[in-house]
Amino acid sequence: MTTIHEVAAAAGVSISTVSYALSGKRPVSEKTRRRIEDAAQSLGYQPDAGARMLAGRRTNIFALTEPLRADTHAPTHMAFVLATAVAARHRGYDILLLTDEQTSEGMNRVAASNLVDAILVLDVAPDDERVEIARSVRTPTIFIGLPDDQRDLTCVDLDFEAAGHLAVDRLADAGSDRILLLGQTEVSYRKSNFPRRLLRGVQERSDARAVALTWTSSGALATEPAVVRAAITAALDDGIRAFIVHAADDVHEILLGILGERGLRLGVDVSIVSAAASFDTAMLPAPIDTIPLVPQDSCELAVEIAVRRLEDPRLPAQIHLIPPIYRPAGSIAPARE
Amino acid sequence: MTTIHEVAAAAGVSISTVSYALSGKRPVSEKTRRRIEDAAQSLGYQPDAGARMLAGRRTNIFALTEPLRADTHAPTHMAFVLATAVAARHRGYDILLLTDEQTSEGMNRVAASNLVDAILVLDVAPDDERVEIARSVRTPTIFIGLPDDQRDLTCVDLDFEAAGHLAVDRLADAGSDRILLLGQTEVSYRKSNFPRRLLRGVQERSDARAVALTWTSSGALATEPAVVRAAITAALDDGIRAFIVHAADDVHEILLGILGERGLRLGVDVSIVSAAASFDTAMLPAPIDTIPLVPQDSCELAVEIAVRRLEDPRLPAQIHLIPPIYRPAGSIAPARE
DNA sequence: TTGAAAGCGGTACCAA
DNA sequence: TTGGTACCGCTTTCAA
Repeated sequence: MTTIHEVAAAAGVSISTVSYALSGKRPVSEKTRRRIEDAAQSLGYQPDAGARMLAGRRTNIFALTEPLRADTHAPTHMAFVLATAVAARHRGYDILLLTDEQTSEGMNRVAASNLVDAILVLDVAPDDERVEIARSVRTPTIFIGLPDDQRDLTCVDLDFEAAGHLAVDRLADAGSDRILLLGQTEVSYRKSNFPRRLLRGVQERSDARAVALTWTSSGALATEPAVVRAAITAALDDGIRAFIVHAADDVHEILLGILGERGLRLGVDVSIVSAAASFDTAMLPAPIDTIPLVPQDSCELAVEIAVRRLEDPRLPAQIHLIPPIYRPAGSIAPARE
Repeated sequence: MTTIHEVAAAAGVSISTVSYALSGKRPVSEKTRRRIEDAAQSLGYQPDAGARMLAGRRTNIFALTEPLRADTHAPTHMAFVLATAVAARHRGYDILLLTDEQTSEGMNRVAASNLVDAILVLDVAPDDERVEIARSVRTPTIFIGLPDDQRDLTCVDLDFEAAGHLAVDRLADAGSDRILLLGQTEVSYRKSNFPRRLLRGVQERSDARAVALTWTSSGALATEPAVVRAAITAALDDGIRAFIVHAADDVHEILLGILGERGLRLGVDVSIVSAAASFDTAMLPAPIDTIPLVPQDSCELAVEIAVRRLEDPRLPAQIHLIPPIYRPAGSIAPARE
């Protein structure tokens, strides 16, 4: 194992100079810096993590807590974990996984032992137990998602209500005055906040614009094709021609399938907006206007905020809502006449 | 932050006694041990991770490398990550995530900086680049899966070939002499080893027992229902009544659906064995004999081996194949006459 | 059974 | 621009 001493010896300088040259925390003459870097390079020097933590009071590790709940959608969840890991590495941080069972015990443990510089919280529940812990530990904690009680918390999330407004606006602008919202599974409305937030946004704006809104979930625990088909069929029979979909990809496929069966043309006879989709809607059999939920955006912002708070611990807690964007794909039927 | 000094002061002993009392590495009188434990408890003492790493040359962290590849099945992958994390925590270890892009750079980095005690490798490819790195770093590395070149490597995996043998044996024992193997996606046969290993096991035993084997993949990149339906239909039309399924849950559903359409009774007219299924086959619409691939088993064994190697670094590298088990559910049609 | 003290490998302050 | 050195908080050897 190469230590800083060996690098110093090889470069003919003191260990403090090596430390400063590599960290850049003190100006070092161009010449010696090169010598040091060369020595470090050729010796394959990598600072000892433990020593660095101890002396520097920095671990360069973030904890990521992820309680895999009943309603956790594996692919979406993985996208968030991956996006967080990538964003963290970009800033020089590694991710320590705190799964399940011990998310709360784990948060306390890593905080008390100074194992991590910050904690990122995924898969936030309305009454999340991690809220209390976040308040009690000294380690900066960032929620990716919103719990009910946000007092003194730092949170990052897509502005789901604004997404709801946006979806209704586009449809209403194109003349729709009756909309079916195909929502998430029932369990997710109980165990998470974001489905409700989108629903609320859609409801608010529907009321404001005098749009008649029908709403249905896509199943109890998972997508139930029969339930979804029934809702869509009833809506179509009822003359509804505008849909907001806030659900998994399979729900989109069912909807497109039924339209096909009935010979209804997307963007001509029928309008669809996919709201807060975390999967790639380009994979669907037909192009659909989308208000995407981009894991990278939330996770990068969360990491950035964590880094900022480490640089300036006096930064106040704050809720960061990411404004939704609208990605048109021609699935809105233009207003008639 | 409470340090070991404060605990020592509170208990009226030296810090070394505190250290020994809490680690149990030296006998400490019952009385003082209690005093120390009480003090530690009431002060909420948690040893500093950095200090511990530095002094103890142990980090109590395992790295988990997971290059999310094209053929990665999210739910299965998550099950492995979760199982690893749980098993590691049981032994007192945390998991540091090394995702994608930097799996190789990351392995070198965490090894050189002594950030982790061992490295666990997930999602192993036939020509995995991590094999070379595992050989070059001092950090013990355990593969969960088998690469082509296993020289000097420690690997853990289900014995897929034995699983193939087992599946054929059961069907052949019940009188089947013609079998259709519904396999994984094509890409997985190129990017992973386990599908081929199961296939080989099935082929070997089919040859040995004079069973006529037909084999088909379930699609190019993902399950393609049309492809699967066609293969099943052709087989049934051809009189084949025995199936080994080594594929995702949806393939099972398609097969059961077609049997239903044709009025073929499972376990009476037709036999099915699900081989190396990593999902819960009890979720399927009908009970099916299963040779399960249990992530917990592989991951727990991997963690255990890692721990053993840390305790005794002289243990030789070794391939550990987990023998398959057969879980009957009545989906094998008994031999006629 | 217990304590004193020498590291572990860095960081960062104080001098020069 | 550089060097010397006092920690950081714990583990473990050596002594008592």
